[in-house]
Amino acid sequence: MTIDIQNLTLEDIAEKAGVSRSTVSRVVNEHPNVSEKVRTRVLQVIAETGFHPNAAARTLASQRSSMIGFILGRTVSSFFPDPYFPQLTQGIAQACNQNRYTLSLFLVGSREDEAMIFPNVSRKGLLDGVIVQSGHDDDELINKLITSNIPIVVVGRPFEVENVTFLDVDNVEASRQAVAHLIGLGNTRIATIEGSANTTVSIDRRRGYEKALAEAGLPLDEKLIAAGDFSEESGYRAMEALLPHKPDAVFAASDAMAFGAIRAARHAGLRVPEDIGFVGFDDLPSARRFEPALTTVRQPVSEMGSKAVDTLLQIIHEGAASQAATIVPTELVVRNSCGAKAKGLAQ
Amino acid sequence: MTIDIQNLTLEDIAEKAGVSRSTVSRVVNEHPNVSEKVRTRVLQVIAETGFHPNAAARTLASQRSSMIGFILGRTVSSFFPDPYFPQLTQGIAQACNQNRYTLSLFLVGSREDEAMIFPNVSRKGLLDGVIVQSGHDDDELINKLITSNIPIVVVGRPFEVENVTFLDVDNVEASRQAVAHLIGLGNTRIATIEGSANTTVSIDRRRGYEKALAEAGLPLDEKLIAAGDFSEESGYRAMEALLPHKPDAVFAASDAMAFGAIRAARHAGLRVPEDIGFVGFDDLPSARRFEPALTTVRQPVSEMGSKAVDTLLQIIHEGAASQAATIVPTELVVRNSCGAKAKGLAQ
DNA sequence: CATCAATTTAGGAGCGCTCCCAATTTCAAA
DNA sequence: TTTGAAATTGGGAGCGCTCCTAAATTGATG
Repeated sequence: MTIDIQNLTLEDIAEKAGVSRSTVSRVVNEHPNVSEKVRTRVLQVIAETGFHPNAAARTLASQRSSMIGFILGRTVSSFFPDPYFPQLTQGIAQACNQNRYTLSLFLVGSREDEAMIFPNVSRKGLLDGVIVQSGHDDDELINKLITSNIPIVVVGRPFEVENVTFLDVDNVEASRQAVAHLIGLGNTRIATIEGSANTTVSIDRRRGYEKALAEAGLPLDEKLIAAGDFSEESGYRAMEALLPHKPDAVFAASDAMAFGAIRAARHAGLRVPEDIGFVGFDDLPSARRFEPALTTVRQPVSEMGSKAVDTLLQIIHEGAASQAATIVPTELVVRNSCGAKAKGLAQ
Repeated sequence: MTIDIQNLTLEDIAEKAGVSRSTVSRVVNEHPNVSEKVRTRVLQVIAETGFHPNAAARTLASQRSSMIGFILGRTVSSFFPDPYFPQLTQGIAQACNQNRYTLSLFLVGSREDEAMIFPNVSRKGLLDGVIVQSGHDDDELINKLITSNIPIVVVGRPFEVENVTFLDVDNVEASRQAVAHLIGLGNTRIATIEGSANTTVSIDRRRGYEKALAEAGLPLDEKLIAAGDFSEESGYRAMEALLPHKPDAVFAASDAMAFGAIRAARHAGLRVPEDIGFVGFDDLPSARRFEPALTTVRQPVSEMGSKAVDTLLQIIHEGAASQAATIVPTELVVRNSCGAKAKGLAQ
């Protein structure tokens, strides 16, 4: 049964059903005020012919495309395979399906891409709105998008927060909890390995670290803070720098860095978690099967994606979101690497 | 400098530049036969106003949208976070950028999604063509798509190969090589853990396994073949089933299953790779840092993505692809889990 | 059975572009 | 200068839909 998608038009269907173009349009768009008799006759013809209205014509006439874009700026696109992004994308895609919206994906690879993509994204007739992953300072496209007046929702706390609706994980609180957990385990010399500079994520996670120390009355020792860039390699190097200062626990701003750091600690002859405890951030799939299983922070990534879509649709349909910022909570997943289980302190 | 994206039209630009709509259209579309003087004047006005032609109007008038879709069917969408898919998506997205095409992503979650998405995908005025990830039998959407006559390229060998252009990794040869490698290491009782049934990937990898055994004159022992579903958990269980039959090496059809299988082998007191060697498939990021580092098959996933786009554009522009099937080669990455390094036999 | 309001249906205008063809301009050769 | 081919430019028609308004139909009411 090959339904040949020939170029049927509303008018064709109208003729076959013995009604007018407008009536078919009303049926297709589920408008009220169509008599039951006519509606069923038209639906019948539509089913028989396999008709689907032309998307471009509909968009042109109605000035709505029922499409939204998901944009990953130049500074993050290359990390797309990092599980965070596909998970977020999946959440967004699912929500789009549910709302009968079509999703366009823009991975901005290079500066040239940026120039080419911007018109596509901002011009009329393609997208009703966009979701942007942000959190890095040097992201021109995102800033241009924000100043153009297309409906927009930013995922991740943007650098310039002026009247932009955004959605973010509670990085400060998540990190505070993680570090407080390490403190609760009796550690006093807690180090941290930071993510890439110039990202709000890193800034916020650092703030959470400091907050936890302050709450516990522990001193902030700059020597126990090492710079990384979220990668495993950088975690290894950061740990090497940290080791001389003898931390008894480490909070890494990403699981990948935690993996690297643990490797470095072991290389130096330390046992994990007996001699030194670790907490990561992300809850990568491999965190569970790592030896020792990594204690880490889990983010509701996919939920964030669908929430981003809901918020964007609100802006599209109602002109504004009900709240300017949504901060979603995280969950500390206690496994073995922090030492809680070894000490019989797991909840 | 807020460029307000008001609804400028060709006509507006034409008026400002003192020319006709047609001339502006020619300039925008880089048609020849526009005098240099007029062209620069028009470009000037366009730059000043920040004009971008309306996508929907252009699509409607030209019957081309410059958009393609990437569709993950119901049977694979849930695996989107598996690094294979984001990597493929990235390759596709990059190629789209280069060719000035816009990418739409369809993750078909449920059967209801399928019904809702199909019209969007197949109807005119939205997509010029689609790339579909296939390889599973029960995938209605994909079959419907193939019978509708939208330009299509399938990634992964489809079940029904009748006049469909597809692109696939050489699973048979990759597996043959992997198993031959284990044979070359002196193993004679080589087991395999298969992926999900009803996928061409599994079928092909099994065939490669059998081929390698046959070439080496080794018997095919059904007891050394265990069923899995690509997941780590299934790898663990499959290995438990395999252990009583004392394999000296295992070829797992995915890295995740290899991880699970190694865990099971160790649980039974075996040393890896001294007592038993393992080869996986996929080269996940964690394969490198696994203990022991996993020998596995690397696929040029991102390249496949861009090749899929090239092929699709060929079909769109020239009516057909230059070849019906493209089979891309893989690479065996020898690390420690197979025992080659231990035996001093690494390449 | 007439009247009028409410419901349903039809058709025109217009969304902003492309594409075609005709009109205009340019310019070389006679 | 005249002529005509080539290059450039302009404007109409039309892509397939939505939305608005007006016409036709329905049906309740006096």
